[in-house]
Order: sequence, then C-alpha cells, then structure tokens
Amino acid sequence: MKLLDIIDATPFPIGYRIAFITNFLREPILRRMERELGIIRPELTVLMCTCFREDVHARDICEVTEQPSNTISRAVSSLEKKGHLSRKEDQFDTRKQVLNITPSGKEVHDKVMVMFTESEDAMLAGLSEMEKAQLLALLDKIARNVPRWRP
Amino acid sequence: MKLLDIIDATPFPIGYRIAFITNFLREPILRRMERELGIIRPELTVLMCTCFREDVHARDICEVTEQPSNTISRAVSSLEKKGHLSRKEDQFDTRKQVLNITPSGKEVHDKVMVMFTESEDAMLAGLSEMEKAQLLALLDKIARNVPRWRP
DNA sequence: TTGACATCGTTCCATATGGAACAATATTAT
DNA sequence: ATAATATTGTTCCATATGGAACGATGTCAA
Repeated sequence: MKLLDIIDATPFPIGYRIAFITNFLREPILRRMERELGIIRPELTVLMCTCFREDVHARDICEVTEQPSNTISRAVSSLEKKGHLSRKEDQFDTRKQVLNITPSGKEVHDKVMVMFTESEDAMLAGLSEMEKAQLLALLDKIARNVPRWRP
Repeated sequence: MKLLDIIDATPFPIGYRIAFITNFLREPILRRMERELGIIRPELTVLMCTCFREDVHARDICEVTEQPSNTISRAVSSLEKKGHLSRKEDQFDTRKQVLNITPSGKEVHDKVMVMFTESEDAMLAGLSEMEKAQLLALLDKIARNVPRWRP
C-alpha cells in the first residue's frame, strides 16, 4: 500500500494532492530547521513577518497568520533570547512592543529560505518552463482568492 | 500587512502558494473534525488507510504515511476504544495486529471526506473546467514524482 | 472625570506529538 | 539448537501547541 494508491480514489483530488505535496515539501525542511538551526515553527512565522516588514507588533503577526496570541508571544520571547529579534516598547501604546529582526535573525531566516528554494527547484525539476508558469498562475489565482473561499 | 503581500516577495513562489493554500484548506477542516467528530489527525490517518484497504498492520500505516509508530499506536488504540476500528491478532505473526475499519469508523471517515470535498469545490469555484483539469494534471505529476524529489 | 468595555501580551493548564527505551516475538547465522 | 539480531507495538518522557483566564493599558460614553 502506498499513499499514491489512495490518491487515485480520493473524492477531493486537487486538495489531496496539494496537501500531499505540502507534507513532503515543508515537513522535512521544518524538521531540519529545528534540528540544525534550533528554530521552531512559530519562530519561523515571526522571522518571516519581521523580515518582510519593519516595526511590526505581535498582534499584527497573529492577525496575518491566524496564529493564537500565546504562540506568537512565546516565539517572540524565545527569538529575543536567542538574539534574533529586538523588541522595544511602543511609544504611543505601552501595551504594544515594536518588533524588528536582527542581523542574526535575518541570517537564520535566509538559510531557511535557501532550504525551501532548493527543495522547490528539485520538486519542479520534472516540469517544463511552460508548465511551471501555468502552475504558478493557477496557484496564485487560488491563493489570492482565499478570502472568498475559506470556511 | 497581509500574507498575500509576502507572497509576492517569496523566493519559492510555487511552494509558498501550495503551503499557503494547504493551511487554509486543511487546517479549518481538521479543527472542525476534532471539535465536531472527536477525531484527531493521526486518527484520520488510520481511518483513511483502513478505509482504503482491509487487513492492514499498524506498521504499514507508519511506512506509508511516515508517521512515528507511537503516534499510530495511540491512534489505533483510541479508535478501537471509540468503536471505529477493530483489531485482531495476526495469525502468522503474533506481534502484529490486523486492523479493520468498522461501520461507525467508515461513517466518520465519510463525513470528513465530505467536508474536504465541499471545501475543495469552494476553493476551485473561480476556475474554469479547463483550468481545473490543468491544475490537476500538474499537481498529479509532481505528486507522483515525490519519490524522486523528496529530500 | 470616571466607570464600562476593548485590546495587547502573558501565564496557566490540558492535550498533542515525537524521540528513545522497552518487552515480546520473529528471523538469521553459526 | 541456540545465540545474536531485527521487527512490532507500547510506554515513558520532554516539548510543542492552543484555549481560557489574567493583569495592564487604552478607548469610549455618560
């Protein structure tokens, strides 16, 4: 028995394949990240958000990623302890903290991005440039429509 | 800030979108499954495998799904306790147990499949039949190639 | 102003998860 | 035959995770 057998019988063929691919693409990298870089998943979430934009609040990250606030809170604390993140009190609202990624945080973040990029290249090696472009366009359409179809 | 902003800057555009879509497709359903049906993720794994094939061993499920044996062991025990699974000793190897889904297990399994199917329909509502077929073909190609590109 | 309510981030707690060690059984080599 | 090794499934333990309650601060209305 293989999962690839079940693939032929599933009543949600596209969703099954998407989840299936995600499992084999993301999980091994996240495990490796945890093992080699000592970064856990919610910490990567915070690194990605703070790398993308300066001066974010924990609350922003919660809303954007739909993670519970305690999860983000823990990730922020541990990242700061590791020197990957800085926090300072917000000048206008002392309940909030202004978060910024540090150079060492950026370094770790970039290493993880490289892992993902290399895996994506391997994953797509069997597709033509035309097929890659098609796939990207279709996935993009679905992703940008998330607000309309999400439960 | 939105995740859809980060989407434009990611160095692995296809993988990011696939993982992104998986999050919004799978996670809400799994939460709902846990809440409404009292079934947790490893239990669904076991239900899907035993629904697909009769007389499987826990070890088979471990290998197929790459889940650790303790996770599957717990899921098998709890499913049996709930009446969703039967186990009997293997006649030829008493270390093993022969697993079979029960009617109530099948019922729960089918309910979850309906949730996924409905969500997939909603997700793909914005695509033409041609686009759906294209997407399915491309994802299928990547999924069947997993053994070649997986890390 | 002040009292009710909302928001931010944290802590507490219960549960989910995976690695490692384990007992029981099967297989292999001598 | 029997000792060494491998396999199966379980238990133990440490950690990850999310819901709920909380304290501190901010906002709004009377």
